[in-house]
Amino acid sequence: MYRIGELAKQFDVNTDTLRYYEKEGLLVPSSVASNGYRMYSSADAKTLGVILRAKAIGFSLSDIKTLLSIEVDKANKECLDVKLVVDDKLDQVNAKIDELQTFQRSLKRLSDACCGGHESAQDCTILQALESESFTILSECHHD
Amino acid sequence: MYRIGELAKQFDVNTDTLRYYEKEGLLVPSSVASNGYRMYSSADAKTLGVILRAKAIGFSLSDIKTLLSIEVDKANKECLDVKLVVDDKLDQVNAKIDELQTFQRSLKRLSDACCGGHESAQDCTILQALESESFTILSECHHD
DNA sequence: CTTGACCTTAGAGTTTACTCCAAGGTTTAT
DNA sequence: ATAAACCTTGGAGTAAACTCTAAGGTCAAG
Repeated sequence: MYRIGELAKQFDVNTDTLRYYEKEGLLVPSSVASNGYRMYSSADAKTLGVILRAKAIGFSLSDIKTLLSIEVDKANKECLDVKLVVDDKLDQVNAKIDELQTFQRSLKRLSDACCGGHESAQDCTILQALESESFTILSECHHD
Repeated sequence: MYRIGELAKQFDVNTDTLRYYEKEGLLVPSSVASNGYRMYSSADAKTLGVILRAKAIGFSLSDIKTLLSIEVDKANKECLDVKLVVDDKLDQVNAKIDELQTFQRSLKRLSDACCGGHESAQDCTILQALESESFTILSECHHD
C-alpha cells in the first residue's frame, strides 16, 4: 500500500494529478486509511502504469476511461470492442496529421518565398501573400 | 463603412468573434458611430481577411497579433522579422507532426496486432500491450 | 512540544478561441 | 405604435488536463 505522495513519486506525477484522476473515475484508491489518507494497492499502481502508457501513445483521459472499463470486464468484451477504440483514435490522429501537413506546406511555401534578409519588410512576399485574397487557394492547391 | 453584423456576414464569422478580436487587440474598428455602433472601414475588412487567412494556415491569434504589428510598421521592419515568425511556427508544426506520427505508429502497431474479432477480450493483444511495462519501448523503437 | 513533511477538502485559475446570455438601447418597416 | 432586426455592455460557460491555493488535520523526529 502506498500513500498518494509515494505513488506520485514512483510514477513522477503530481499528487494533484492523482486526485484529479480519482475525480474523473480513472484511478480510485482501493482503500482509505482511518486518518482519511488515500491508500493505493499494487493493482492500483499497475492501473496507473496503464493510464500513463495509454496517455503516452495519444489517448485522451476519456478514451482511457473507456479502455479501463473494458479491461475490468474483459470476460464479457470482445477484441472488436478494444480495436474500435484504437482505430477511432488512429483516425483522429491521422486527420490531425493531415491538417498539420496542410499548415506545413503553406508555411514552407511562405518561408521559401521570403529572402529573410535585412531588406525592408515593405515588399516582403510573406506579408504580400497574407494580404492577397487569392492566397487561400495556396492552402488548397494539390497540383504541386 | 460596415456595421459589425454586415462585416460578420461578409466573412462568415460570428459578431461575438469580431468583438473578441477587438478585445484581443487584433481588429479595432476604425470608428464608433454616435449611437455607439462599431463602424468598420474597408481597411478593417482587409485586415480581417489577413487574420482569417493567417488562421487558416495555422497561426494562433497571438502569432497573428505579432504579424499585424509588423504589418503596421512595415517601413521599419525587415523581412527577417517576418520570416522568423513563420519559421518559428513551422518548427512548432513540425514538432507537433513528429509527435503525432509517434502516436500513429504506436496505434497502428496495436491495431495491426489485434484480430478485432468476436473473440473474448481476455487475451486481447492491445490490452496486454497496455498492461506490459515494456510497452513504452515500442513508442521509442526506431529499428522497425 | 514544536517543527516539518505529509495528508485532507473545496474551490479557483490556467490556456485558447470563442460562444452564449441577459438586459437594454436603436433603427426600420408596417 | 409596435414588432423585428439590429446594436450595446458585462459577464459566464465551453473543452482538456491539470495546477495551485487556503485552511486545516496527521505523524515522526528531536
